[in-house]
Amino acid sequence: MNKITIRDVAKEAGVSIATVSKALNGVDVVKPKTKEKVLLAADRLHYVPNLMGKQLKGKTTLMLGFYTNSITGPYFSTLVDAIAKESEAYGYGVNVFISTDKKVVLNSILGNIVDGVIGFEDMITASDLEAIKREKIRAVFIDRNISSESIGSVVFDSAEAGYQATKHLTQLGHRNIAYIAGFNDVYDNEERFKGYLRALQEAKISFDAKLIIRGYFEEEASFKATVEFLKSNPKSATAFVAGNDLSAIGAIKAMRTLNYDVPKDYSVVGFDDIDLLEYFTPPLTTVQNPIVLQGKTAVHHLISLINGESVGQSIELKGNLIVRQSTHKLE
Amino acid sequence: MNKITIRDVAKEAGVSIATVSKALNGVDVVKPKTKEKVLLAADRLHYVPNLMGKQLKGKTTLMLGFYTNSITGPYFSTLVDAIAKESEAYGYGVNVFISTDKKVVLNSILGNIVDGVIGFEDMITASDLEAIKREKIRAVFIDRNISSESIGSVVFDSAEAGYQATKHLTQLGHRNIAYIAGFNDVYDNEERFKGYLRALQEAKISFDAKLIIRGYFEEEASFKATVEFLKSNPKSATAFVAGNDLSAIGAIKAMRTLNYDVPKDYSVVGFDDIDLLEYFTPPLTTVQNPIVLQGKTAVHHLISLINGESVGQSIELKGNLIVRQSTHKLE
DNA sequence: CTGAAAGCGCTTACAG
DNA sequence: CTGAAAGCGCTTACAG
Repeated sequence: MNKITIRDVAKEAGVSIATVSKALNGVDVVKPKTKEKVLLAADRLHYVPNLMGKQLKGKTTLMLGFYTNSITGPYFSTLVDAIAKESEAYGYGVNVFISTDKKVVLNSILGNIVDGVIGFEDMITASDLEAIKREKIRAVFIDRNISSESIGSVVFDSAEAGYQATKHLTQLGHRNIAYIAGFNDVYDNEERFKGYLRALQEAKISFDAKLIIRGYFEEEASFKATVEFLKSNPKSATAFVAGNDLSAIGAIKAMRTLNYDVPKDYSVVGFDDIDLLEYFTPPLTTVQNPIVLQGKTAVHHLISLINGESVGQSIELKGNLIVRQSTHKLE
Repeated sequence: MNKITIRDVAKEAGVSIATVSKALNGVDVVKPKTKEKVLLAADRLHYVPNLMGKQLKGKTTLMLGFYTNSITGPYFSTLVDAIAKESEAYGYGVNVFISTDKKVVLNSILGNIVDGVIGFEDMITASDLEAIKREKIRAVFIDRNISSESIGSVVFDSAEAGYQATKHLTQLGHRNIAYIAGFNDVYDNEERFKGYLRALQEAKISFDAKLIIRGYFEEEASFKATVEFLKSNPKSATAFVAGNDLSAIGAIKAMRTLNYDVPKDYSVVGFDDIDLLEYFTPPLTTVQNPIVLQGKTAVHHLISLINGESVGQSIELKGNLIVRQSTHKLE
């Protein structure tokens, strides 16, 4: 590899390595002539500083880390995009770490490779969080509600969203409303379900566990589960609250497969308002998840944490019910 | 920050830092009892090794870097996903660097932060490539055709794809075929265009520069450009080769806006076969870009480069024409 | 089996 | 304005 180091540049320019370092980093004490000499030498040698050496001195890296293990799903690229653009605006680059090896992830989070961390669908456990706190790593989580001195979060108010979606259906006269659930223990799923229950209660509808369908936040799984559900009890529900848009799409495809019409036979509402809805028929009624705003807010909060301008807090973003054509008044 | 270092662990365990290092890294000379003592101490202190220090010694990082500036577009997440999964299978994590600051990118490419690099829609220039070669960085590019000792590439054979798409149209009897171009200087665009020209020539159709539409690989731009094109000369083309699926979608939307039918009035063919086509009507005829295979092959080639098992080569993947319903025999 | 020492590539007080 | 030296956290010959 025989990499060119600062030492080679020093020799080439006929100065000390200290001077090279200063010249290269714009420490403003170097005589302009010397500086030029160094710059020229560095150029001639195609010198590129070694990040490892540089950062070992504990300097900031101007990099934000985004940790995740799930990059599929339609959020990922929108979210990363929002985070990258916002970071850039603040002069930070983004480093996305994808690994299902927790050791690797933790090591780089704690290994001073980035100035701050955004976590999303990662596998950080409570004890990992302790370590993060202890090391005073600045971190903002997007999928869990948490806050401490150095840790914040930006979450979608999913309970409110679930409430809005369900209330929309009860207001349309529906009383038998199924819930297509995501994963247990996932914050968004549980909160949306809570909202669903609250809206039911408010409309004096008693909860019926038979109306829970397991869709796991996926189109395919929701499709299958819905087919099964409709076959065994086609009349038990007139409306469906799907855990997310993907589930809603799967459910609607299932209904069509069985020759039902949406919204005439069944009303369906989703969550998120993902991009590809633009291409889906019927236009889906959904609660918009301000994912871009979420990413931007996370970056914003993280940078203020890094700069010591604030302590960690939990920020909740409200969703927006968008009524389109997949929901219909019950006749 | 007062991070726990190897020194603290050494003190806690009552041994030297050398012993700690060995115990922690499984260098098999340490007495089991000592090792346990160290491990316990490390645990008690919640010690996490500092990656910077570690990697400064020139060890491998078991991380692959994926560099890009464009994360929008429907390829990104599919590609990243494929790369991440394949890397994982080989025991590597993936580090996605998103930055439009070339300095940042080059520094991390050359800064020994990863064992190898995959480049895609980055802004690496020829002179940067020289630096990469000089430093013997292992790199595989996905969007350009290049190879050297330490550098390889995996490209979609876009010329062939362009040829196939266009030939499909000439075989359907079309003679006035427009090309909705992407960006100049972009490999895929230029190659597809070459293929387009070749198919034209083969069918003894002379090229007409007026049939070039600027769509910039984007739906929105293609929509606008197509509207304009159709308004000014609705009869000059009966078929369209779009630079990619997004362009094809934009063009078809434009045609519908002007009350034309696809494929009755115009045939349109795209490239890539992106996921969201599943939700688009009419089903688009397109040349499938084996993006997942491309990502996997890139990882595969990169790792063999890293292991010194092969030298850089240029691998070309063929596309697959998928005839669906957006193309039609000219009546 | 263990540890003192050198060194990875850099930065930064400090002295001159 | 410049440079010698210490040190960032680690690993690894080498000696004991």
